[in-house]
Amino acid sequence: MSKAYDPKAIEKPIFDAWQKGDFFAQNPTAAELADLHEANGSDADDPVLNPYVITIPPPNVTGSLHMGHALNNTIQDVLIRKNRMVGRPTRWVVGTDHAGIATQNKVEQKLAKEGLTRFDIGREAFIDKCWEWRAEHGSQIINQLKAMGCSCDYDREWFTMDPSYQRAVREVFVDWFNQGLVYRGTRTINWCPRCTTALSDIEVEHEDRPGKLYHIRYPVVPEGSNAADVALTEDTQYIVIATTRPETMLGDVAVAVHPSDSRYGELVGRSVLLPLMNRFIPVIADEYVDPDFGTGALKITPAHDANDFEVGERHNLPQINIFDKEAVVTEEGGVYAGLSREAAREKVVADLQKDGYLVEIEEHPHNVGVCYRCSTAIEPWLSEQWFVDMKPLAKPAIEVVRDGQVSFHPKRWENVYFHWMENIRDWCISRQLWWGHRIPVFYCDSCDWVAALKEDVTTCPKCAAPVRQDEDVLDTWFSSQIWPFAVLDWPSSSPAGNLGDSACNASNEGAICIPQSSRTDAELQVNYPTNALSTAPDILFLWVARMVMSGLYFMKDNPSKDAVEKRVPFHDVIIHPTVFNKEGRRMSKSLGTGVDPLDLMEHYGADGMRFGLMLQVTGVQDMKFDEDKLLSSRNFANKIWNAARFVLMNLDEDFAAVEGSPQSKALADRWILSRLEGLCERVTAGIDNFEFGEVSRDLYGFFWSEFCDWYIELAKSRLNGTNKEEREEAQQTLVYVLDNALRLLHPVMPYVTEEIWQKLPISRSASESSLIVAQWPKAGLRTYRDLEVERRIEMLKAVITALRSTRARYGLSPKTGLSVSVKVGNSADKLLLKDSSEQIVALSKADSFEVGATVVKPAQSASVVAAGLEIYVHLEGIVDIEAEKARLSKERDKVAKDLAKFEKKLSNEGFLAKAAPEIIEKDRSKARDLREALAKLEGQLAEQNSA
RNA sequence: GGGCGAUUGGCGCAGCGGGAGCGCAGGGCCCUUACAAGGCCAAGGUCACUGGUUCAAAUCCAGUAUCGCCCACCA
Repeated sequence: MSKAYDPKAIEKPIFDAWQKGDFFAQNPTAAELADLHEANGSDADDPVLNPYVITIPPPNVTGSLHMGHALNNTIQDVLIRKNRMVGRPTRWVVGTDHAGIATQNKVEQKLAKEGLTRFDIGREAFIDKCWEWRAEHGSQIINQLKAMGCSCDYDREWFTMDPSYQRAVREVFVDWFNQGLVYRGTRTINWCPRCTTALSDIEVEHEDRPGKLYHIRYPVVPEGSNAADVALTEDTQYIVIATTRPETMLGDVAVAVHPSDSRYGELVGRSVLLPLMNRFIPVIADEYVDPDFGTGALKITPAHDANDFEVGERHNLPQINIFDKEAVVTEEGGVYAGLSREAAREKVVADLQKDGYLVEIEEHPHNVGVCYRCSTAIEPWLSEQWFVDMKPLAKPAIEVVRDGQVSFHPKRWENVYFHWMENIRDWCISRQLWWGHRIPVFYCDSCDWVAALKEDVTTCPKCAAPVRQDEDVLDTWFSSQIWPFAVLDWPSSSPAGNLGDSACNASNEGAICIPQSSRTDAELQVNYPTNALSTAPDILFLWVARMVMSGLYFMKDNPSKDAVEKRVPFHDVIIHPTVFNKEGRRMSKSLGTGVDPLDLMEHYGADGMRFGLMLQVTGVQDMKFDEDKLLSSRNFANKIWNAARFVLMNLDEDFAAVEGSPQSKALADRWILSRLEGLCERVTAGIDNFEFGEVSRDLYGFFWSEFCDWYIELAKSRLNGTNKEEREEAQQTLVYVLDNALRLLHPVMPYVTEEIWQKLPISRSASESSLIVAQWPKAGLRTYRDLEVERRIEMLKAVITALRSTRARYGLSPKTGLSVSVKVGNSADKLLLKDSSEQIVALSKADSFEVGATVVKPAQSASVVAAGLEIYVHLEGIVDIEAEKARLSKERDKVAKDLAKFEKKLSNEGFLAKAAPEIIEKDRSKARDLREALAKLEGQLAEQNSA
């Protein structure tokens, strides 16, 4: 073994070996499990009968690994690896998302370099280009997951545009269409004029941007006058409205005031002149208007504001759409036609000013909706779109979380979920893109036939005329919402599914067609519901909530999922913290504030990055990423490496590990085994409870501070000794503890642990050929936990530390020998110290060590009171008596102060009456120890003074 | 406008009802035959503030301040 751990040298070969060993595949397979379940039932304690399944949040096919992925996938891999070792058949389904807008943008950018737009090459050719793009770039992020060591089932990689996935999406749409849950409507929706597509409400992000509030006066039309006659005079009455978007006035159809607003009461029902457009529009009264904002009068533009749209509906107002799909003013905008919305604003304002309609402009920062893909300001735009009626779907999805069928970790996210679900609004699912799942609705223009179909048709079944398919595609999130069951072969595996397998042939040539014959209905039966879903908080609504809704809906007809707890897509939702940089700013490629996980792995190794990230996963919602943690983690990997190197170097030629666990009588051995036992319990429970930070810290502390700093050091004297039996005991314990520590560390640090474990001289069964599939240590089955042993080692440590600090205090080089006398108060302690004198001498570099009940403090000595002992270090001619006196008296004061605190507490009647007995006992014992220590210190001070 | 977090040693963070911990940085001593990506020793905090609950509060409750996220139709 090399002197330092070199991740680069081992990561790739290890990963290849895992793949070659087929360890990432579910074992037994879903089909075999289905048989086993039939034979044995599925609820037995046997881990083999309890599969553990995670479906990866599919990264965008355009994506490359960022810190969120690194964090999220480490979490999932930890869960998968731990459960695989427990013996459960694990399956981590992997794949990518076709990412409609993102991919389309990429391909359009590529075309643009050739001077082309998608319209130049046409829909079909464009989609071909998208597939090409995917073939070229789509595996990047998967390869990055491999570099991280993620143990996904790579043999069955999914893509949300796979032919079988397309069939699943179509099944969903057709079902909801036929149930009336999907419907078409004309509404003012969120429109991105750059992507030229509709977006759902939650795809719009809000940014505070500087803006202006324009106050404009609309002349009130005198009763009985004609449009053309309205002249602005000094007597003209006005209504002043306030708007942040003056250009939209071109599409105004009314001015609204609050019904009870006395300022305008008499004007309701009258008309005002819409300046610039010279149109009469009514003054209406509507509760929506806030009389306290601005002037209390609101212009109504139904085609360009979602709220105005609703007001317009209530009052039967016309809807004037003044923008085209790129937000350029149309003919409806009169002389402004052809201007962009920005240019139109400038000209409108200038004209208003010129004509005297502009009252004032005030600064008014406000919230602007922007496209979550390209940050272009959203244009509320009247158009015909497809929607999903969400309320009926949301209701059961709320209940399963209330009932605990689905739990969130941390739990507080459940409230966020409830709040959104209870106020859910219909979901706009149509997108005016080409790359995506095309809406399977067919129209006959000859008759009125319209239908959503699972199979394409070319002629109308009613009148035989040619039909046309809807031009739009579905929101990418519409397809990702079915991920947990679509990747388990639904609907083809479901009794309810009856789709043919023609999709493979019908699909585009670029599509990767996975042979359906390798799949059976076992997947859905055995692996659904999945166990955990780990994800970032920002897609709680976009994705997580919708998976719960669609899962509950589409599993309802599946006979093997009769109970509601079998219909949920997963039982545990882990919402991991958002990764921010050290300054607390969002990591962003474009802002240059991001950190690239690949660089991190380069510097710290995959294990270093993984462990460093896990250390930082606590209950917080924002994680300020700390690269120092990765440095410590890399060093930790190196520490593990070198500890292993030490163990291997110190084994006798004929060493053979004992079967099972070592039965050493040596105190240090019993101590480390006891500590290991406790660690095992905590790590097992910690991973099961998703406490990754705590688990990692615990592993670190055990391995470094206990195993390396103390146990190995304590074992050295035996290892170097001539007593074969003692040497053997120490070696057995070292190997055993290292073996089990590696098992416990493996989920977080898979590479270094696997590499070392392969080198351990332990006997392995055929099923334990690699650490990745080795048995997880079982806590509680052994009897190692021994608190008395732990207490004794603490005493030993106290003695050694006391000697070391004395040495440091007097600047004594390790080469200077020390003569040490220890005064003990009881025979048990005496025995312990005598037995351990070899270790004490070794670890403190003392060269003579005397222990007894009647030891007298030598005149020229430094003394320490610790662990109930008085430790004297002979320092003839070196010790500075005055300094020792000062130190002892400082120490005495400190102990006295501590003691006073405890005595006060113990004399408090309330405490004695109400505190738990074990607490009182603990405090009494502490007070006793402090009292003894104080007495000793005072005795020494008295001696010092008399000397 | 609502909701949710955070505030602990120089920095980054744990702990979340019983005597304040970790990593990094800084200090001293050590190239001790596993590891200098290391070892040993020491130093450093009235746990944001104000009240309250409790025998006992960093930890629970209320409020205040600062920072940050999310949701929301105030033009």
